[in-house]
Amino acid sequence: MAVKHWLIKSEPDVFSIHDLAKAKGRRTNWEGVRNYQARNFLRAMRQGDRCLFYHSNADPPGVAGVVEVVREAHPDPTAWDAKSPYHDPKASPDNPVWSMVDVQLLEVFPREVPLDELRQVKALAGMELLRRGSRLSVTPVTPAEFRAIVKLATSR
DNA sequence: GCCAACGTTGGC
DNA sequence: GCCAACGTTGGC
Repeated sequence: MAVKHWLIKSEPDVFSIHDLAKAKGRRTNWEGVRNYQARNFLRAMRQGDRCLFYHSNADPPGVAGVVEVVREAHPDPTAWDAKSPYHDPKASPDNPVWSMVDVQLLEVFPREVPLDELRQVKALAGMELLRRGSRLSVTPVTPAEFRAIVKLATSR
């Protein structure tokens, strides 16, 4: 099965790609996804898939690097942790509801590719991220889109 | 801080 | 099942 590509969002004030670079093993649980469509994309991820790491709610927002899926979807225990900001009263160990994957840092781009620059690239015109009103924190990315963004990050 | 877009909730 | 109210996301 071919490697698939995705884009995952994180607010750098909460967890940035630089936090991931400092994390043990440069890996982390991608916890806190609380949207069913995004969760289903997480569940479709396979070991070895590549994800663009996007900084949302940042100045400027943009793509900061690439991570690899190192563990496929498993229950997200923050869902039934009453002290977690991601707590969901519907969830329990018997009924986890929410999933997370584990990701490992592959590359911090030599420069972040800002959102306004992505919008100017024809090859990216169909990207989910660029759709008006798009809020999904996990989205699929085509191989061509993935390549185009890596190229933007490593040129200029 | 504003607000458009979208998802979820809950009354009916 | 409809839909109004409400909450959240995230760019600006």
